[in-house]
Amino acid sequence: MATKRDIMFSKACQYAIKVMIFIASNQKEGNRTGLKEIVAALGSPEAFTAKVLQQLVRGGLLESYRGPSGGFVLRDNKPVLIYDVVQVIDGRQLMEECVLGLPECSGENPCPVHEKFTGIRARLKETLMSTAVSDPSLLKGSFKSGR
Amino acid sequence: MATKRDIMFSKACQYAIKVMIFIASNQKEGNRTGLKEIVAALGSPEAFTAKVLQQLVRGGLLESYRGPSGGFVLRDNKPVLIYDVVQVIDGRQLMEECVLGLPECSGENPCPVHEKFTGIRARLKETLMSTAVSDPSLLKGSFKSGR
DNA sequence: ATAATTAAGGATGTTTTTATCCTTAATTAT
DNA sequence: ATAATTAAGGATAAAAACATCCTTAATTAT
Repeated sequence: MATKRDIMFSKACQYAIKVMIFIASNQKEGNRTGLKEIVAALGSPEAFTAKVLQQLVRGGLLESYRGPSGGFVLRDNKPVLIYDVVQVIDGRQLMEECVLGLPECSGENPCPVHEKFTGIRARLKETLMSTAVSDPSLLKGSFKSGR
Repeated sequence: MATKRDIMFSKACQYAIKVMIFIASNQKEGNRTGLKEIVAALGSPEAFTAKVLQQLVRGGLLESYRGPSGGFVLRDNKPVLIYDVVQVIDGRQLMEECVLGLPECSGENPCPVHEKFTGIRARLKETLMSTAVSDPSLLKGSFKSGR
């Protein structure tokens, strides 16, 4: 009956990736990006996006500042990878855990499809880890979902 | 805060894949596999597994028979691929749709990460389409999640 | 015919995810 | 100091996914 689900990332994580790329693209000499700007650019629900931003701040990927001219900036010590964003919002399951959800699944004690997916998992991890949210190659696309 | 979610397939789909592999492995000269057997082998919730089986039957991947000695068998006209199972239970999103959830995303009008994921998507599709649930190589693993 | 077995299917409940609302805290400008 | 602005955060609601319960329909065996 084909439920609705089945997507690589949770919706929160999709927003998070877009948010991070937008902030990165908007960030020239320490410029802060506000929630309003973000939701306008993304077309995402404001309150929910705010929660996602909170998680990103708590996760150490963003710094936040309140008050007029407040907003968000990327952490400045090291680049934020897409991998980091996924980990903070969705955790390690997609990257690390058994696709059939078996706790005991591992190389020594594999589930039936374990071998089939090892390549994909590695490739996925590789891709997520090789791309920073501030990667200039990400700037060409658009994330506004509106018409 | 790392929610719980983030997995490639829905839980229903995970059950479905296991179910199909189990039925395939249990199927010698048209032998039928019953719900009871299935949930015993998988350690999956009975009523929910029954619903998943219903979907697989409606989706044309299984045939079902009622009454004593009833049960389920794989369709016999053509092999069932993991790809088919995922499509029937979870739909086409994982395989076909934008990882950021953008309806307009496409090669001509890409989202920021479109390029980064094309390789993985292709690889995933390839893998799912190249493996039948009756593939003998799947028999070595176990799916019983119990201790 | 009757009883036993097994899948189908409707109704309902629970949990998780997604989303909104409203108040508080911090910061800046006047 | 006061007002304005912006993020933080608690409470709540809505939707989707996951799960159970119970009755019905079909089939087989006695």
